[in-house]
Amino acid sequence: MDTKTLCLAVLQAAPASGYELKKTLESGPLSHFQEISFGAIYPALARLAEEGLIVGRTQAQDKRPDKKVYSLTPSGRNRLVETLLQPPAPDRVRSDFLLILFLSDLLPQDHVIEIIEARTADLEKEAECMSAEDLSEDSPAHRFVHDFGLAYYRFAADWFRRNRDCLIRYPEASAPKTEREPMMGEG
Amino acid sequence: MDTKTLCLAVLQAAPASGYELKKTLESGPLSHFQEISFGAIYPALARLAEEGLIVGRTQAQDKRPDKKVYSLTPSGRNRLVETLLQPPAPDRVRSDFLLILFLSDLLPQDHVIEIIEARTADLEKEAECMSAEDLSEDSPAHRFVHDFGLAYYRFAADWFRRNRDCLIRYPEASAPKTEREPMMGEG
DNA sequence: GAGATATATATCAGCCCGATATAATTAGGC
DNA sequence: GCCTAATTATATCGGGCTGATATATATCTC
Repeated sequence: MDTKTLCLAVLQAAPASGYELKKTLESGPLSHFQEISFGAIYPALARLAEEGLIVGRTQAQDKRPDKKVYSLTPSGRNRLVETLLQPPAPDRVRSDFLLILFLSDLLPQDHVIEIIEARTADLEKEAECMSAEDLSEDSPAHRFVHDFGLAYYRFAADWFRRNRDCLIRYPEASAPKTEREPMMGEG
Repeated sequence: MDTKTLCLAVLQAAPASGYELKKTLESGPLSHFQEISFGAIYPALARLAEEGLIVGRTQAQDKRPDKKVYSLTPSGRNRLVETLLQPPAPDRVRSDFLLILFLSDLLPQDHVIEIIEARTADLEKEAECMSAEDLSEDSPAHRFVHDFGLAYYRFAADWFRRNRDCLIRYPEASAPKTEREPMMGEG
C-alpha cells in the first residue's frame, strides 16, 4: 500500500508526528506486513496536509525538539475508507534467502547448511518473541493480523526444518559427489 | 535482491535477452519470491555489460524484432557467487490484504467477509495450479523453492479458512452490535 | 478482418529506500 | 563524573524501482 494510505491508517487510530507514526507501525502487528521509511513519510504527510486529508499543528516540548502532530480530518477518514474498499493486490513475499537456495548448487555445501540453520533459528526466535506479546487489550482485528504473522513464522521455521535435507543431503557413499562439487573462482 | 543480481542469476542458467529474462523469472519457482520489471532490467543489463560481467550480441531473427542476447562472463559468475555468499536480508511479506483486515472495523461486515473468501479462493487456486506443475526435470534446489511456495499458499489458505470467524462473527443475539457498527461517510 | 495476445526494446514520471545531516537529551558503562 | 551510545525529532537527496506508455510486427482467435 502506498505511504499516504499507510499514514492515514495510523493517524486514524490516534494523532501522531512523523516520528511517532513510524514507531507505531514498527511496533504493531502490522509491522510484519507493511513498512515505511522517513524518506517517504515526511513528503507524504506534507502532501496529505495540502490535500486537506490531515491537519498538522506544531507542538512545543520540554527538552525535546518541536513536534508536528497530525490528525485525520473527516475527508481524510473518508479517503481512507474508500481506499480500503478497493480490491487488494496479491500479497508479495520477497525472499533473498530463497534466491540463494535456488542457486545453492553454486555454493559450498557447508555454507548452505549454515544459512538454513541460521534462518530457521531466526524464524523460531521471532515466533517466540511474538507469542510472548500481550494482546489482551487489542481488538479482534489486531489479534487476527498478529496471529497470522505468528503462524507464518512457525510454519516457515517448521517447513525449513522438515525439508532442509532435500537440499543438503548427498549420501556420502553412493552419490556422485565430485560431479556436484560447487565450482568457484575459475568461472 | 537488486535487479543486477537477479539478472546474473537468470543468465547463469542460460544466455537470454531482456525479454526472455523476465519470462524465465516469471515462469519459474522463483516467480513467487522475486520480481523485476522491464524498466529495471534494460538499464541493469546495460550497466552489467559496461562492467564486463555479461556480454551481449545482437541476434537477427526471422519475422521478429532483433534480440540482444546476453551471456555471463567468468567475472560475472564470480560476482554472482560473491553476492550469494553475503548473509541474506530477512524475508519481507507485503500484504495490502492484511492492512484492510487490520482496519476491518471501519468497513461493512459483508465486504470484509467477501474479501476474505475471495482471497482464500485465490490462494487455493494458486496452490492447485502449482501442484499440477511438472518438476520431474528440475534440480532438488528448484523443487525445494517450488515446494515452499506451494506449502505457503496452502498454509495461508488453510489459516484464513480456519480463523476468519474470529473477525466476522458477532453473535446476533448477545453482542452489542450497534456499538460496533462501522462508521462511514460522516467522519 | 477485427481485436487480442505474443515478441522485443526502450523511456519516463513519480515514488520509495537507505544514508546522511542536524541537534538536544538521557541512559548506560567503567 | 565522564564518555559513548541510544532516543527523540525532522528533513533532504541520490540512486533505483514500478507501472505506464510508445513502437513495431506477427500470430492466434472469434
